[in-house]
Amino acid sequence: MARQGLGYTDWPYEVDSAPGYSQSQVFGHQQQQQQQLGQFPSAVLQEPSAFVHNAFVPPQQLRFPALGGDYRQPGPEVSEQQAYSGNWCQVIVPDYAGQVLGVNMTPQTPGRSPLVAKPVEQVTGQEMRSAHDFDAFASEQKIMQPQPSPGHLVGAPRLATCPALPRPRRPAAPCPPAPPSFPPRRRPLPPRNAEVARKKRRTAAKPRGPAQQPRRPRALGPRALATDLEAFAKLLKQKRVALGFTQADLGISLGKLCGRVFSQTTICRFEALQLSFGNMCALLPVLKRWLAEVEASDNPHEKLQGVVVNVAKRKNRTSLSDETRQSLENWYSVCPRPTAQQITQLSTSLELHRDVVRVWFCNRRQKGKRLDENSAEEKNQHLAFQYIQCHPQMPQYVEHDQQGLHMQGMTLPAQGFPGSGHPVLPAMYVPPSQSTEAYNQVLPHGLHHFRD
DNA sequence: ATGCATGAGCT
DNA sequence: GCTCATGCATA
Repeated sequence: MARQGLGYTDWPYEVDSAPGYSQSQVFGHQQQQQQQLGQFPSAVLQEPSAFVHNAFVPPQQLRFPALGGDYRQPGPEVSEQQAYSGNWCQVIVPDYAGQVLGVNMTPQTPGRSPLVAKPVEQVTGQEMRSAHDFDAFASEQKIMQPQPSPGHLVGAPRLATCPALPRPRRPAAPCPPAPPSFPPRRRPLPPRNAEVARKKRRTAAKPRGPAQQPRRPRALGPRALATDLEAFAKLLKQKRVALGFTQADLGISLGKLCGRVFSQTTICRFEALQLSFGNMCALLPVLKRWLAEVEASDNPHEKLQGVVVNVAKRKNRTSLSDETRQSLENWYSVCPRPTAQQITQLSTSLELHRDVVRVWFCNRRQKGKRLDENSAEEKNQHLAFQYIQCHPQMPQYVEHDQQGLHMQGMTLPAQGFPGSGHPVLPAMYVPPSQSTEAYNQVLPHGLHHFRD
């Protein structure tokens, strides 16, 4: 199955072998039986830290083909002002349901930005704009869609109080196009069937004379878009501060201007480029409009009236100890996608509620994709290492055939902001003749006794 | 600024 | 049960 619509199956990355240990040195017979049962090997369950942190793959033994593109090196540099005044990214804004979020009404700067809270019943229709308004705004702004909207551009409304419009369905296509800044990592997949091929030909054959095509603003190329996002995020922060808005203020005043309130968290993550690329693109026109309006306004703070809605009581936030967190991190390094049974085991072992562990792994994976944790090279090494570690444990990741063991395809980054140097995460391939040795070279000395 | 949590849409 | 967008609560 192609997660995130990415059907990578045979990325030819290699891990060189080094003489050393056998696979069974890592996990003995008992451990292997446990793996087959979907459990963590008991030796590892006790403490994966040594296993994780002592092992390494020498850099020279990892060979990756050159990455498809370096987002850090877009074409001509665009100054912030140029970027802001120029053609801002023409990206379709996905369905925003116009819900009014429960907002934190505590201004971050006390004594400023008085916020007027209203019970939700008093929110007027105008204040609580619908997704249609938002669409109207998008078209009013001549925001165009540079390409079919990928599934991840879908906004995720999250509030119970206001009825949400259904989120648009994700594209039915098996492999929706990657967001513009993701470089082609491999040749395009062949069409699924003849019909798809015919459709493609028809599309390609369609005459595209200038007379038939209405003039539209030129969509920015992927790299320019990434550059623009970076520049705008930076500029937004500067202007926001200069205008005396906190991130929370901005998020609230967006409700007035654009029909949708956003939290301080989201604004913060936008400014820090910590959202996914698609998410950044979706928010960009909204924030652009906000900035334009606020700058043009005589009294920008008058837009700060917010609304308050009843927010469902949340579960109390679990605060994990450093020790527990480290332990989970260790586990994550060994196995980022534990099975249900493994989660149960782990929750028992750590004396946590099962859902806490499950959500922790979800969030950790999300974070891993979102953040620029390492340089691309380090990341690749890390992944190589992870795979090698996971390989004997996680049979769902590998496929057996006459050739040997193959990587089925690690989760590829559907998130992450390429302009911030997010590396391409390749699925890795370990040649059958080297797969065993590949394990061996990363086996920490402390685990040698696990050999059968 | 960020960790944990929620919920829609999806497989 | 996952991803993804998002936000409350807190460090």
